[in-house]
Amino acid sequence: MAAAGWSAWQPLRLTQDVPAATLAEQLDGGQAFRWRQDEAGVWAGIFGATVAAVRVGPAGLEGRVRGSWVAGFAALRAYLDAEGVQAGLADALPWRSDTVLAGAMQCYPGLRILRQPPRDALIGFLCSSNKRILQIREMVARLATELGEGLGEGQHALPEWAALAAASDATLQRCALGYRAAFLRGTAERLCARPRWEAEFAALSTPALLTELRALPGVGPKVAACVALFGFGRWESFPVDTWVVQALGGAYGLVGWPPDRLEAFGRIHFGAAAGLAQQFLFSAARAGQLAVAPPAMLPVRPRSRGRGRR
DNA sequence: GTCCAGGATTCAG
DNA sequence: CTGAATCATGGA
Repeated sequence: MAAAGWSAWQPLRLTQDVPAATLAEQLDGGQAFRWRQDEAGVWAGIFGATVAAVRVGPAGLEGRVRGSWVAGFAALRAYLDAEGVQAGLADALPWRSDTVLAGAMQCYPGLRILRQPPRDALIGFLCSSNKRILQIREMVARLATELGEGLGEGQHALPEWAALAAASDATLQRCALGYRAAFLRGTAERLCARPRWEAEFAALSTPALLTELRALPGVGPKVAACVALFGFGRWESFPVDTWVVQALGGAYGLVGWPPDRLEAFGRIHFGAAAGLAQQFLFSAARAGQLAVAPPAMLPVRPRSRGRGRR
């Protein structure tokens, strides 16, 4: 065990800096589940095998990491999209013509999708079904403690698939997963038999990636979309959860639309960065800050379309 | 005690 | 094919 300490605080030098409230929403708003803020306002978290801390300094965001400084710092900057890949995507969203989206984007300016390791995202969202963010965080924390590789100082990575597949019922029960324990173990068994899964999945087109993810136990449309977005950087992926249903229903008048149709609406209306738009809407809705459109045009519940071919 | 949660799966009709 | 019941757990 390399019991390396913390590196010194360093400016993260984001091309576009992030207000404190946006940083909090980004780290602890339901994208990742492994960040906590201490009394001094410092965020501490783990992604992959990187133990990191982030704070808002006088001259912008600062970070420090534990262990290898060079690798850890580069990983942290990539995780936070320090190079600003998403800035152009955000600007290309249709906020100029969509006042609801524009309002949501003003709610958390500069909000970005975290670039999470695929396994982190998959484990997190396998735990997410029918659970609140606070409880997902607790499940994920226990999974790391019980089954994750030690990273020093009592910190743990999320478990490898092999560790998860081999875990006893009693161990999984201690993680308070409920019926999701079978999902995690089932997916772990599939993927530990497929060591190159990350590279193989990353090489797929987004529709093929979603199909492949949905073939895993416990992965339905919404979880697949989250893993594609947060774990594989597929910005066009548009997860439809209860909050997005509320947001699109209330602010866009799409009341009663089934999730798969809302997903199609999001993809078409928001375009190549639909997932980023989704995150703005999700966060604004959760904050109770989403503008509600006037009920001028009452929604028409769409009829299911016929088969693609006749 | 009741209700609900960043849903998925299974089962009826 | 669509819609409803069921799933395990904890917090409000």
